Order: sequence, then structure tokens, then C-alpha cells
Amino acid sequence: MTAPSDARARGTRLPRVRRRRQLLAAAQEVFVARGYHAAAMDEIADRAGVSKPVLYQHFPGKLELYLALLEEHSEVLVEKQREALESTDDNRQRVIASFRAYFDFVAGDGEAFRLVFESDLRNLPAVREKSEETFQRCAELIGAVIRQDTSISDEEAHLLSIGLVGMAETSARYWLNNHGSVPKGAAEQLVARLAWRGISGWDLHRAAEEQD
Amino acid sequence: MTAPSDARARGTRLPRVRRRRQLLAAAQEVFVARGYHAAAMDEIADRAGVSKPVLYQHFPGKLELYLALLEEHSEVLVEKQREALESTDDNRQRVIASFRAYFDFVAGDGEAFRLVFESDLRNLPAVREKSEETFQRCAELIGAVIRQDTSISDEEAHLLSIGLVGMAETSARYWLNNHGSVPKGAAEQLVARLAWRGISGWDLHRAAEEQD
DNA sequence: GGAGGAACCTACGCCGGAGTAAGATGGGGG
DNA sequence: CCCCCATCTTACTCCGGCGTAGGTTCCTCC
Repeated sequence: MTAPSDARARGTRLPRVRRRRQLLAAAQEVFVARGYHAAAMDEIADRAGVSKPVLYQHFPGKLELYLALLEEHSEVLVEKQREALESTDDNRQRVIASFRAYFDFVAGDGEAFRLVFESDLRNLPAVREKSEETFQRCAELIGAVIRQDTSISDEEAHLLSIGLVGMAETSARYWLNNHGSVPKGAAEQLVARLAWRGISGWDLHRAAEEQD
Repeated sequence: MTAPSDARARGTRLPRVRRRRQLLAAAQEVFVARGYHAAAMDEIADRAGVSKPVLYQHFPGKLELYLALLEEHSEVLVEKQREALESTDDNRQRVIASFRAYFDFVAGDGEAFRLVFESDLRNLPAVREKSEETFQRCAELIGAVIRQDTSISDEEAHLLSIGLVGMAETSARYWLNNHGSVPKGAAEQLVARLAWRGISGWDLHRAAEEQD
């Protein structure tokens, strides 16, 4: 670990756009490894093989740098989720694809998911809002599917999707932290099955269950 | 909001134990409202109607103060969960009770749940471990019930309980943040039903589902 | 080949907030 | 009645880390 990423040749100059990309990559590594607060601008600069003022020529401040990354990866997650749900018309497969999307997201891109799911800056309104918005958008995508194919009320469908998204997020994160205990495919399938059993045929058996 | 809690009579002396309790209460308010990093020892002291050194006569540092609270409320959650699962022998009722326990926890005690679920100090190993341990203990309690009444393998049962706990935590937090859209009892029931449909009769229908 | 500007550096200002020294105060036991 | 210790206070020190002033190098384009 602690691969220096791009500390190559402390003396190479880069065109502006290229440098910016690289700075973002370095920042991601540091923010992911240390969290927002423990991350130092000096370390990010070092990691990029550059001095601090360079960082400030590309981003007005630490916060903006962080927000840029948060924004980017939030968008990736929502997009993955959208693709998953559009990938098929079979709802059962949809559930599986949706969970796989979460696991993929968590497994991918240098653990960037920690920015979205485990940010230590949620107390800042801007960050909290972004986080919740991302969460809501995912839930809404799923909620739309549920509503479309059942007679569940809007409010109930929404709450159910919230629960499902929470399950996906939590189990994906858990799976990643305990790599090796269960292979990815199996974990996805298992949790997806739990979800599918939960929602499939909700209307049908509802009356019966209401009896209790 | 910003109820001063106990800023009563800036000049009253208190016996050691009583003062300690009060400091913990003040600290909880501030940590919950601001998070660990944005919380200032000065503010905690002020909130308790006392000066900073007093705080340091009761706790060696900011971190220890925080950990004391985290520990306490983590224990409360696990205990609530244990009680819920022991409250009945009917597994369906168990699921409901278990979810209710999460909602109760989130609804209770000055939003102390934010320390356990939304800590902005998870990057510190001590905190991360405590958080995960709490989470695991809850999952393990549920996992034990699942294993006890089904033939699901240990590993699978564990992953399923992880997912369920995640669902409970997420939906409870969401419900609290959007108070008013759904009454507590209804929300609990709805999500509990989702979970119950998911796990009940898992063995029975398993073979059939494996076909796909 | 030499201005000019873009990319980069060293070195510092400064501020918030954790933790501390040294002294004031007040009430219970001798 | 007065001493003593526990309680509490004011008023600092110190440090990490963000952001910046001012100067330097190297490439490009005329």
C-alpha cells in the first residue's frame, strides 16, 4: 500500500488540464485514506509531486477540492444504478443488477465510495445535502420501478426503497471490508435474493398478512 | 433549539460525580449538534456553565470524553436489540420488535444515535472498531436467531443479518430525518414486513428458486 | 534570441482550538 | 474561629495546518 501514485519526477511540468486530473487523483488517495479532516493539503501536494501553491492554482481551497471529488463519484453511483435498472425488464434480474451495481461501486476506483458513504464532513450542510441527494436519487430510481409494477402507495414505495438501498449499501461495504469470506457474486446474489423475496408479490399476499 | 441544558447559575459548585454526569450531558449535546471535529471544548464547558480546566479534571482529553459517550450509547443500542429479540418466541414478532428497537434508539435520548451511526471520527481506529463492533454485535444477535430456526449456513446467515441491520439502521435514520411523512409505528411495520417476507420460509422455497 | 507568460518553488502569516500553569474561593473538620 | 482541600477561574502557551506573498525556471512564439 501507499503506492506513490504519481510522485514521478518531482521536476516535470504538466499542461494545466493534465495536472488538474493528477491532483484530483492524488487528493482522492489522501482523502480516502485519511478522511477529510486528517488529510493535509501538504500531503496531497507531495503525493502529486508538486508544491502546495500549485494546488491552489487549480482549486480555491481544500473544501472545493473535496466537493469536486464527492460530486464526481456521487454521479458515478447514480449512473451505475440507473444503468442497472435499465439493463433488463425482468424485475427479478433488476434487483440482482441493482445490487451488483452497489457492489461494483464499492469495489471500484480506489475505494472512492468512502467519500460518498463514509464522509467525515457530513456535518457541513453542503456535504450532507450532496450525500442525501445521492442516496435519495438511488432510492427514487428503485421506487419508480416498484410503483410501476405494484399498487403500493407512493409513500410506502419510497420508504421501502430507502430500506433496500440501505441494505445494499451496508452489505456491500461489509463485504468489501471482509473480502475473502464470501466471493462477490455469491454475496450479491444472496442479498439480492433477500430483497427480491421481500418485495416480489407484495400486493398479492398483502391482504392475508394484514390479518394478524 | 439550543436549549442551554444546564447553564444554570454559573457559580454553583457540584460534587464530583454530579458534575461529571452534567459534563457528559453537555458534551453529548455539542458532539451531536456539531460532530467531533467542529465541537470545541470551550463550548462544552460553556454549555455546562463551567470553565475548561474543570472539563480536564474529569476527562484526560477531548477524545476520551467522546469515547465515553460513544461507548455508553453503543451499549444501549445492543441492549435494546437483545431485549427486543428476547421479548418473544414468535419470529415474526421478533422481526417487528427488532426494527422497533432501532427506531426507538434513533428516536431517543437527544439524537445520541448520531454518535454511533454518523460519527465523523471513524477514521480513528478506536472509533471505527467500536462502531463496527456494535454493528457486528447487533448482526450477530439476529444471525443467531436465523441460524437457530433455519438450515442456512453460518456465513450466509451472517451476511443476511448484516443486510437486515443495514436496512433497519438506514430506514430508521431516514424516518427520523423526515419526521411527519410517516408515523413511527407504520414505518416500523412496513420495513419489518419487508424483512420478514425476505427471510421467512427461506429454506422451503430455496430449491425452487435455485432453478433460475 | 529574447520578451513574456505559464508553471512552479521556498518560506512565511496567521488563526483556531487543545491543553496547562498559577491563583482565587468557599465550605467542612479540628 | 480558622485552616485545608476540593472546586473552579483567568489567562496564557503551543502546534498543526490552511492559505499566500514574492521570487524562479523553462517553454513558446514572434
